[in-house]
Amino acid sequence: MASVTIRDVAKKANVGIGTVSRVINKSTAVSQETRQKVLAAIQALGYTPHPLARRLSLGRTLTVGVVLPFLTLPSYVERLRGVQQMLEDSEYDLSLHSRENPAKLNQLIDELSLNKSVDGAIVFSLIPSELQIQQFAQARIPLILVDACHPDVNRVYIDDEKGGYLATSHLIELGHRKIAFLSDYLENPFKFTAMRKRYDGYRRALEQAGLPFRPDYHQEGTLGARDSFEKAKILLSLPERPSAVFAASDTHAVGVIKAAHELGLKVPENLSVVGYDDIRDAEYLDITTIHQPLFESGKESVNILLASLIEPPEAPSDVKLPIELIIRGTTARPT
Amino acid sequence: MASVTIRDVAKKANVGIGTVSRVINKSTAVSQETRQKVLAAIQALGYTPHPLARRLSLGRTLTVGVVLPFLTLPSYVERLRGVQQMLEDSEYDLSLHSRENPAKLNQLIDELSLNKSVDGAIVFSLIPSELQIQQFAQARIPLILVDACHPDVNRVYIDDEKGGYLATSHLIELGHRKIAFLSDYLENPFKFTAMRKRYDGYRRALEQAGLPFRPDYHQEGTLGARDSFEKAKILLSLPERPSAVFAASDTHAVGVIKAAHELGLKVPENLSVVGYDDIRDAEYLDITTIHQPLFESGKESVNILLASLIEPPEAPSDVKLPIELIIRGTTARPT
DNA sequence: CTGTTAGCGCATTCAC
DNA sequence: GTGAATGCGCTAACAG
Repeated sequence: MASVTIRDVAKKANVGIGTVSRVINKSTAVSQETRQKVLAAIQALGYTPHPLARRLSLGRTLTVGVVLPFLTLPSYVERLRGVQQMLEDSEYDLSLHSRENPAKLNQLIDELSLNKSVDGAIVFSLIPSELQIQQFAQARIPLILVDACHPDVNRVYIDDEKGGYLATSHLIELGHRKIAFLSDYLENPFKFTAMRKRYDGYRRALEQAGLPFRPDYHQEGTLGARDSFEKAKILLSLPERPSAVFAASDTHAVGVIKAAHELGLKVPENLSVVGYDDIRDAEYLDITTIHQPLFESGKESVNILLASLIEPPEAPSDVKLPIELIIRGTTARPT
Repeated sequence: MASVTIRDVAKKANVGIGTVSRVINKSTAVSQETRQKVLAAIQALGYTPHPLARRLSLGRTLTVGVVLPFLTLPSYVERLRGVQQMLEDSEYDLSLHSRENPAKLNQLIDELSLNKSVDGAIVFSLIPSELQIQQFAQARIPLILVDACHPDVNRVYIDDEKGGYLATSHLIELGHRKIAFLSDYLENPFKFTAMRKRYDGYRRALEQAGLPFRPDYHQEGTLGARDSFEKAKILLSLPERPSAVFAASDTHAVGVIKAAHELGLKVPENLSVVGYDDIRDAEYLDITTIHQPLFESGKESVNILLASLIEPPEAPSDVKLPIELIIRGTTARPT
């Protein structure tokens, strides 16, 4: 009923509460004898330190906040998994913060930097405002950006421009000349930048190969297979139909493949498709794609965070994770 | 630098800290005049109440814990989305707890019921032990089971046996006689029960139609499309090949469809497939399936939780959500 | 080594 | 209405 506190333990063990605290935090030396007494009392009473009291006293929340736009994207979930797993053996809790609305999301980040509710924050795909970055710094709350970059902030990311270039080049090397690009909206309310960079890589590869950029070969659609499907159908119904599509995410790629089937096109015989991200489904659906270490990016962000918590670093971490073209079954020479 | 506390605000506004607290919690009456003074001081100092101190004093953690086995299953993520969205406008934080290992997961639930770290807990697909259920009750921590049932605990669930029956009956009504069943392991370390019930429904439908149950028509594989793919190939390579497969989850169904393609079978012309869950991909991939309100189940669990927090209910909530057969493009009459 | 005391920052009685 | 005092449960600094 009445929660058992450290005082109860102290009384039962005939020691002061300080000693009990010492035993719990296995910090300073306590004689073997009294330690046993205390341990026995704790056992007998089924005592558990009250986390809030402990944290308030410590001046640490022992909580890591993860901020992400939405859970509907497999890549975010995979990153979250990485974060979760890395936090598993630490003393930190994971508090999840997500808002599917850009304004609310922004407000969320603000609160996280102002309310002293987390010891550190990991943000996916978003670049906080300069002010927010200052607020985190001022509050001494380590901030890690995943899949986003800012010179003053710890970051774990990949070279998206290069990824776009790799994907497109692969198609060019196979002999494709008519290469379409399907992406999320380059300009978007969340201000994601990855799509823009992949687009830049696409353009660069085309240019380098002396291929013209055709605006009608570029379609934008919301993330998610549904819209991709519709947009892909537009691309594949063009008078001069592309022989290959670079889809800026695997989810988009699924849409393209579906559209191809719908239009009676065989992949990769009649249409080559390259995706991006290498989410779990990509391997399974045998999609040629740009692999990016999603799970690892989550883990790495936690590593940086925990290290920063122990000792504030001089300069922000800059971890560029490797990407790799994974050739699977959705790309082939044009026929 | 030095965190601004309630005391600073009080000093600046020339009032006592009690008054500041009253203004913050808009509880007791405060004169319009002093309220303005306090508000101004708060504004000027950029004061934010320290969450931990507030919670310790209130005796409430203002945190809801969600426990789930893994994030690799789309249906869990969708449920989590529902929880998150419902919590968004509340004063509660969401702490995420997941362990992909049964033993660790069990330990997690134990801690949650013992450590006073959450005001309420939502558990996905698992039935805590009797002892754990008692611990939650004793700690007065409302517990909500989603996709799992226990007579003494709040629960949000669906009738899985009926779902299995509906799916199988649909195939029978189309004229199928050779109906295979692909599911997760009926006996599993997490002790999930949904699969077993869907299996029971499958058996009942067969029996009712006078169709024999054939053990070789039942394959079990881990969740996830990969393994489903392999197991589906076994089913589809049987001498007497089934004309239809009831897949106990949409993820399994995707595996079956993939296997069918691999073996040169057209869906639904040569093979009908019914899935289960109606995850986002199912609509998109046009899979006939049993719809279950995943997102809503998450929302509903929060509703029950918040209500229990305001007023402990006499009896546990029992919310059975409706399921529905959604006929899409993967089922047809056998040819 | 160990008991005691003083906060951590806030909510909430109490008197005024 | 409002201020001061008490306590939430714990850690840490301080004496002994």
